[in-house]
Amino acid sequence: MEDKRSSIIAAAAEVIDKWGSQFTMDMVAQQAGVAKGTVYLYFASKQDLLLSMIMEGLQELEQGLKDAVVGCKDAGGKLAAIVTAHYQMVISKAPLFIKLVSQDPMLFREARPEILPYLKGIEGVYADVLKQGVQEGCFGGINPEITGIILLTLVHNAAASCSIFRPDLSAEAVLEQVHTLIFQGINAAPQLAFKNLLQEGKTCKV
Amino acid sequence: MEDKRSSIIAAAAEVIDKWGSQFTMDMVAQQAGVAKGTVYLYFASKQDLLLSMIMEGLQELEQGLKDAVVGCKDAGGKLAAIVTAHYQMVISKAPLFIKLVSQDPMLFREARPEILPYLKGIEGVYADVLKQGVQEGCFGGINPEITGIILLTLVHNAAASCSIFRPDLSAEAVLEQVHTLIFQGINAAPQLAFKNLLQEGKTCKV
Amino acid sequence: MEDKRSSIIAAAAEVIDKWGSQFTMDMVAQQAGVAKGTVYLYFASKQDLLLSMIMEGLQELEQGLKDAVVGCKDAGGKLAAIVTAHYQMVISKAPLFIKLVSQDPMLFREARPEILPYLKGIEGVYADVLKQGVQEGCFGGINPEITGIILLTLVHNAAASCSIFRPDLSAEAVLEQVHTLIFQGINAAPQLAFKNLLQEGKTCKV
Amino acid sequence: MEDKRSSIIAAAAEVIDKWGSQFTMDMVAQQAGVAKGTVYLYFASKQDLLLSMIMEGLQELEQGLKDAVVGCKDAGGKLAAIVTAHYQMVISKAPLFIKLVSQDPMLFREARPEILPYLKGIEGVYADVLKQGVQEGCFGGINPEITGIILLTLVHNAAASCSIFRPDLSAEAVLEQVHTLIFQGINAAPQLAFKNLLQEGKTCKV
DNA sequence: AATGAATGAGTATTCATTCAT
DNA sequence: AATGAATGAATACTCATTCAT
Repeated sequence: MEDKRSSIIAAAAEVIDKWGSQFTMDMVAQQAGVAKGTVYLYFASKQDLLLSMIMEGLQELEQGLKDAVVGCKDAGGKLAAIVTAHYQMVISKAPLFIKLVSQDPMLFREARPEILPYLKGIEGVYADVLKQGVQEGCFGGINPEITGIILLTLVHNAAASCSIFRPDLSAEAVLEQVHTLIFQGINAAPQLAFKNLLQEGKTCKV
Repeated sequence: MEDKRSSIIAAAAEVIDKWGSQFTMDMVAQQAGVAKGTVYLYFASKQDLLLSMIMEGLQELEQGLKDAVVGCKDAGGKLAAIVTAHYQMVISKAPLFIKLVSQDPMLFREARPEILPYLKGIEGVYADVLKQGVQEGCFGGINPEITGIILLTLVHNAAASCSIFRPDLSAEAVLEQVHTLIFQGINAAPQLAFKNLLQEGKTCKV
Repeated sequence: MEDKRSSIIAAAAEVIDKWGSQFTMDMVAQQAGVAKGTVYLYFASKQDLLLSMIMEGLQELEQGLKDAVVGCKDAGGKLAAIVTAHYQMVISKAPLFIKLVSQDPMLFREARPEILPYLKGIEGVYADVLKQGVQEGCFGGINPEITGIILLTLVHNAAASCSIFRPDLSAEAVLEQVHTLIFQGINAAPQLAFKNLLQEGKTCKV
Repeated sequence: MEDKRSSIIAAAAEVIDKWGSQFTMDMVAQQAGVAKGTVYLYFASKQDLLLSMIMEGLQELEQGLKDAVVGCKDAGGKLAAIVTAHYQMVISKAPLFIKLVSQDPMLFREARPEILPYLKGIEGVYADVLKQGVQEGCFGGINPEITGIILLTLVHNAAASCSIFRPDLSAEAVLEQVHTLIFQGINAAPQLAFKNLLQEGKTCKV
């Protein structure tokens, strides 16, 4: 049944959450409540299991980002929604997502061909919104594709790093700063002035 | 001699570059051209070797960032210099620096106490510049400490991820986008307009 | 199966017989005709294997001593039976029993808590017979508990030492002397005189 | 100098006392305050060091036993003196003496040829006294040679075992029981009766 | 004579994977 | 489909011994 396959993946996620990359197939089997041999009926190898998890995780993430933009019209709103959703998904699934990007590099080097489409899919979500923003004129000075990757990386690692290394920082505070950085950069002050100026409907004489 | 210790670390860096976290002490010894036992004369264990490398790498990185700001007066110039230096150091030492942040999380969880001071040191370099910028009024809307960590993470992972996952992207193009994002955020266009406006010496009526 | 566990213990006994404490787990596995990993299915570690052997050996020994006294009524007969049985069991299982007492002392120092009950059990067999003898008046001048330990040690080591260091001495001759020493001490002559005197039914005026 | 050789042996004794058979040549060198290589100037190998210690220890023991009988005339007094001296020497040097007899059997099996003369020497001390006693008529019913070995073993292991396994028993109480056993055997009561009878100067009618 | 850095054979233990049932 | 006993290659670490200085 597909049920068993899913329950093994769920068990693996829990085990990885607890043991990191030190997890063993025994742990997975025990957590899933099946025999070791059974795991091998559904996954050809440990690496296959890991790859399956990564791919499912990335798919889920992509879907989550796509769901987040539903109902948003303007590019800015979409990007904000994506960033927030992405950040929260990483926070809630930190251990797994850390694996996704920072798992043993050898795995990625060898597995890239299989994983790449999924990564591209997520990059695409970011890139599409950025392109829309550029076309709409509200984003500028950026290369949508490259900045998409950077944002993806930024959000992902800000969430992961902070949740691991800085448990003292509140997730909300970090997220807020991420938004500020993304939307206004470091030079927020003059820009805010400019924004206020625009909001007040006053013209800007040249 | 300290020479041998250094050569073992260098050998380890090469081996890690090639094999990731799957490296063995035998590989290190062979690469260093010494016997296995010799490695253990200089490092108490594999973990000790790894920690030593991480700490030396972080120290070197901190020094590199501090060197980069020498001669820069204003906070903006300093930050640009730090970002560029950091990015390039990561690019040139990617495999090692990936270990620094994405090595087996268990190592970090257990070893954090020893590594934390070094991480704090680097975070401090970023935070100091951001604080200066906020005081000088050229940076705004940010929490220097948190944004320092975010920037550190951003630069670090943008460099690492791109060099690993997207060898097709030029390092320079990515760096440029990183700078743009950091200094102007995503909404570069209006800001650029504002900048141009300022540069042209024209006043901005309210 | 319990069969395999037993066969591993049997193999270990043979290997220890041949190699002493220098035995390796590889040797045990090879002797048992199983893979190295299989040994670890039944014993958690080398020390666990050793402890298991010791405890099983002591249990077997205790049972052997208890079996030996069945059918004996008087304390003297019981003690003689115990001594003989003990002596022969040690002779036939010398290598293992040497481990029991003369194995790496560190093992005993650390493991004592687990082994102690088994040693106490054997000491108890001796002590019980001695107590009975004292009550019956046929033994005297002794502390049953301490002398029990001494006899245990005496028989054990006389058997072990002689079988190792003096293969030239016949086991029977040594056993005979052990009996003589235990029952009559060194001053056998006068006592024998006394005994003869009693046997001849002649009274001993006071 | 012979001084250094002695100091290395002394250091080894301390290290063995502390670490048992787990001791390493490094420990010995460090304890002796010399370089590892220096140890190998005086002893060809670890086994050689161990053998030298054993042989010196046995020589010292033999000398101690011989010293103990000085001034004793009758065989009974001599034996009592030997037993007491032997017992005390083992107690005070337990760890080393345990090595002497219960060290890794492989060592003894291989080294027996070299050690045997020293063991024979000690056995001889016991045997000589027993022979004297038999000739003088105060000891009887025994084979001096075999019983010599048994007594040697008895005293040695009673002391060693009790000091290791039964720290709760006082050394004096154990020694007393050893004496009782040796001189009167287990049937102390009738013998005592006989003794009393003799002491009272009363004749024993046949 | 003395040193101690270097060696490398040796060993306990782990764990992904297989396969007979 | 499911099991779990068995496998054995792989690996970190130790330590007696050597030898250039």
